[in-house]
Amino acid sequence: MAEMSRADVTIPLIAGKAGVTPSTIYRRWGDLQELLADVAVDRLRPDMEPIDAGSGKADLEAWAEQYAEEMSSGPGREMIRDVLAAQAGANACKCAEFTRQQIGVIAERAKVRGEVFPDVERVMDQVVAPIIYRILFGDVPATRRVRDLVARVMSATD
Amino acid sequence: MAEMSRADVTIPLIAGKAGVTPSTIYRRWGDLQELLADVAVDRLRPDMEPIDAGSGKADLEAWAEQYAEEMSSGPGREMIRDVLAAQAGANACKCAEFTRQQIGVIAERAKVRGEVFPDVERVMDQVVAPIIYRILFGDVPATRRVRDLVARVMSATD
DNA sequence: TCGTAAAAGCAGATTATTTGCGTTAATAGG
DNA sequence: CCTATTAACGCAAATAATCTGCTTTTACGA
Repeated sequence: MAEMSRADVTIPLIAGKAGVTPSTIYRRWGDLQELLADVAVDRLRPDMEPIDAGSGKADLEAWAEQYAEEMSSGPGREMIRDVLAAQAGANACKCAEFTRQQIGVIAERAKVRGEVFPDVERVMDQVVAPIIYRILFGDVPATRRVRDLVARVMSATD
Repeated sequence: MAEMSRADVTIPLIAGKAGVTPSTIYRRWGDLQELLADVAVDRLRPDMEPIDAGSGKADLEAWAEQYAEEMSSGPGREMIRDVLAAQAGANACKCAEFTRQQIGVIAERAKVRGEVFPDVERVMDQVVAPIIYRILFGDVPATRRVRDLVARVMSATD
């Protein structure tokens, strides 16, 4: 179901699978894109904390690589697109917030360890944003590239 | 026309304005999203070279601020969304290529002046990606933030 | 000028969307 | 426990969008 082509999935079809009338869905969501966005946000919600790899840099590297992997996969791309295609901006906002929280956990852990760790917003700008931008605009971000992004943000001093 | 809510614009409506039959449009583009994506790409094509402000940093700053302004406006957001919502990834790819070229011009100019200037891909990662990410995922990127992004990428030494 | 192929119009069939109305399910107050 | 109220749902008819087969027009090279 989640892996069908977006051109083939329709509200009557979903209604059929869900055992409800199409009008129910139309009334609750208005159109297909809002529904898909809601579903995608749910699936994008992190189900666990970032793995503790011993140091802030290792944590961030591990997290970023897995994140890039998941988001650049077929289903991952679809979910991001679904979230962005909806009119309501709240869904997209939520997704960014999920990510912020995950990085926040890593940052907090680093702080407890007494390490220096960049500001969460800076990580959003220098690691998350490039990964997502390249996924959305055509590139497949290589593991190597992700590692470089992390190295760069971790070595910044200003 | 370009400023109508996406929920209200339909293919029969466009066909009417264009003086053609809906079936003509259905055959050429398949669905509304592909059509909107094509239109958006056309409107996103830069119509001039980045302004020469005297130095690489000034050039990039001026360009980035204008870019952020345009893209975060209502119509700008719509166009980006239209490009990303289409199935065909080629449109999104083209947009990133436009941006790359504009930055390439700035970089080339700086090189001719004998200045040091960061790699185009690095500017994409550290300036363009954060701007677009924040526009897409809810934030309105302030001028101040854009200036910081540029300052950061221009001061990077590695 | 003619022949060919691609594109456009047209109209009917199909499918999706909207809407009004009656019914059911959930819940709060007696 | 019962009932009133409200929100959600099902149903079905009306409307609108989408798809398709076929015909006609247009563009272009022989």
